[in-house]
Amino acid sequence: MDAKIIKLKPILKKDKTREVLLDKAAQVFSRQGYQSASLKEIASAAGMKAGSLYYHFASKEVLMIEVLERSIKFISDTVAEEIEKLDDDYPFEDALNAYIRGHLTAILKSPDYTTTTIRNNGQVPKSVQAALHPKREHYEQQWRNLMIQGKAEGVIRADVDEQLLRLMVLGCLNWSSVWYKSGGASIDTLVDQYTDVFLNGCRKQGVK
Amino acid sequence: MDAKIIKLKPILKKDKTREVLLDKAAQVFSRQGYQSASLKEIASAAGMKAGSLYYHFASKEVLMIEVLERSIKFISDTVAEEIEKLDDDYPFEDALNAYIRGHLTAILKSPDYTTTTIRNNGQVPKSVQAALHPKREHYEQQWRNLMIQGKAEGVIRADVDEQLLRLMVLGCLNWSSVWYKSGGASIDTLVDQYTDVFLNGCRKQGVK
DNA sequence: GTCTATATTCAGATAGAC
DNA sequence: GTCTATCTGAATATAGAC
Repeated sequence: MDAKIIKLKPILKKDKTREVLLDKAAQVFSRQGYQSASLKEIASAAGMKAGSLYYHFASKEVLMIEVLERSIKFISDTVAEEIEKLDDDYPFEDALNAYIRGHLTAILKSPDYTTTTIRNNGQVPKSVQAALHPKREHYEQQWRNLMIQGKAEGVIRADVDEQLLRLMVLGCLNWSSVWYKSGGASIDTLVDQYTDVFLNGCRKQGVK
Repeated sequence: MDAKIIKLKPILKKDKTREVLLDKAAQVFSRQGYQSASLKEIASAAGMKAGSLYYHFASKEVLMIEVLERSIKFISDTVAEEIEKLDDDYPFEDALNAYIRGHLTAILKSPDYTTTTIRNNGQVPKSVQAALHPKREHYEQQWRNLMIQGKAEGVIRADVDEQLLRLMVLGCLNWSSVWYKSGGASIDTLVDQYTDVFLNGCRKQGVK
């Protein structure tokens, strides 16, 4: 009978080994890409043999799907946190800054998971892409709504296509993960310049 | 003796089979990534068996290097063409537009070669990356010079970092290859909005 | 110049011992 | 839960016939 009380903990701790495997998988997938990453290397990084990995995950594809799901959730959650910091009735400019800050912070501070998402866009099996599509779509829809808000408030110029604008911003943000090295410019610096240039342009007022 | 005269043509035609192989390799590499692409599939697309490919290329790495070299040269040449269309003493704004037009046209109109470069950035063997580094660096330097011109002319605001600005523009352009589908917005539309937003921002004048 | 055949290596995945 | 051992398939690359 005593045993039952002691056994409560594992429920809270969840599956520790699984967590480690997922973290290591994200690391290897992000650096080498899906195909080049070998299960042997992932298992080894987690301190086990390749065969043992199958006790926790049914296949390489399933492992990748779970890594990518966590990645998207992490980015989405980080953006949500930034939005929550705003006052109610925030204007488009503040929302744009919060979206840029959230997305970029997630990408640059936890690159293992997020780089996996960004780099392996079109190079994973179709089954993996299909499994991820709903969550990707849901996050993308939040960005679409942001741009619609900008149009509705009359902040975005009439001759600027808001969907193209969204793709510009996301491209600029995602590409940062390609060149960014920690130790260079701070994330805050990037966030502020990105917001500033997208809102106001790089051109000095009064020139031309 | 007559034979010699007839044999002049092959010199002009170059190595036709090699060209076909390179084109097919670019196609397969761009769609599947370096690791997933098999020489069997590339050879098959060129109408031959995998083993025969080795008569033309020493290894998969060598084949990839040549595809990537052509890719960079193509982008660089397309930008140069756009610059040549300008009058002498062109202002920064026109140069920026020409760079954007050249880079984007190359990427979106000939996606086989160029997507290979963009997608396989960090996921090719280090020997391949090293072989390509000088040409990549040279092209990047042209963009650096463009931004320096913008600063020197006083067009780019003092509080905008010109290197960050370069990375913003290139990120936005390169990411286009991820989502662009022919049949949607025209390349000209993209070029004009990109130039406009980077110079002037998306915000309506007089708002706030 | 392309073929067939094959050497070699390594990947994902499974089975059963412990 | 992790191990060892192994199956199976596929990939790069080579050798030699044609």
